[in-house]
Amino acid sequence: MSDPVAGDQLRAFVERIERLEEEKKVISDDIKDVYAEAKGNGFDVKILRKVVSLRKKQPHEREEEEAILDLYLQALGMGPGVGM
Amino acid sequence: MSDPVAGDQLRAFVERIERLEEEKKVISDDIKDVYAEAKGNGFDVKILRKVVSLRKKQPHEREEEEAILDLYLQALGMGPGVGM
Amino acid sequence: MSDPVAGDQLRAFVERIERLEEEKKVISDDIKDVYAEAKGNGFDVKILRKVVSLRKKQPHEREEEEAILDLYLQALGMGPGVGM
Amino acid sequence: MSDPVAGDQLRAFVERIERLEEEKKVISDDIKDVYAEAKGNGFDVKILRKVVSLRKKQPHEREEEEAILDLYLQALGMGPGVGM
DNA sequence: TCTCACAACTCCGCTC
DNA sequence: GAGCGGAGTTGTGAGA
Repeated sequence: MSDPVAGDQLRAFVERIERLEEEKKVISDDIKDVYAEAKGNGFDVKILRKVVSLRKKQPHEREEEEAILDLYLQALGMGPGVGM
Repeated sequence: MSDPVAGDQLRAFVERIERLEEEKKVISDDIKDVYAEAKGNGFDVKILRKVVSLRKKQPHEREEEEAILDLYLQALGMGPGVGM
Repeated sequence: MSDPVAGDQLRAFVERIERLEEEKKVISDDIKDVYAEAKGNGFDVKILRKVVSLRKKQPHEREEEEAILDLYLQALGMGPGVGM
Repeated sequence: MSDPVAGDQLRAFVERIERLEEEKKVISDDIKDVYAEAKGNGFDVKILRKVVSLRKKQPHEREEEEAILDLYLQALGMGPGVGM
């Protein structure tokens, strides 16, 4: 009422966002399909996800997390080399 | 034994997933851009997010209410679609 | 260097958490028992779960609607609590 | 209307469940508090969670997962020993 | 730093 | 009896 233009603008922004979110959902579904297909070909989906996630992380970052974990495990008397 | 894990197939799946995740990230960034643009036009991003989220949830809530109604009808031995 | 990780403290935290998680598991099992008992009394567990879940969500939805209303009022320069 | 007793019974079950879920929520909040306290004492919460989760799993189970992961990584030409 | 929404993992019931 | 699918729960990452 105070400014009809603002309403139109607002609607436009909302619609642009909703359109993009739909596209994003399509991609997400595609990814799920690929995992399902991999499973159908005998791959372990859980491990596959871990592989993808490992490839994303920087090596030093992962090493640092593992180092802290080892410190904690040692402090608890559970030896290192347990893996993460 | 010659090939405990089908490397080529695995690689293909991983690459398809990574490709899709890149596309997904592009869309996510686009969404961020739209929010930024809206902010530049004087809109409150927090409100905008709330509006989008609410519009997403409302149809879902509606469906849930219908689902519970159907369940009640079933529980009473009146199948769904019986009408009133 | 003598103690890179405070082992006693760490162990104490871990044990407190594990103790609490055990308690939590007991409660979860109790809930399962109640559902089983209800089933034994002829109730449909799926419906029952739906009822419980719906009763949980409704107050939350209500709060969310109020929140968005307040946000709109703020956006229009009318603080919350102004009334109508 | 068809059977008022069923309604009373249903209400009783729902209330018992809701009561238990409240207790469960209290415990969950307690666990969160412990993690927060640990954080205040300089511990890394993310790693701490991993420690607790590791203690829950059986060793052989973890070893098996790691073995599969290594197979996949080798198939992709990423050496083992990366950790999990 | 803290909150909050998204995504992954686990467990349960269901069906073949 | 086992795999499949869905729901609930937990963990992670992004935003304020």
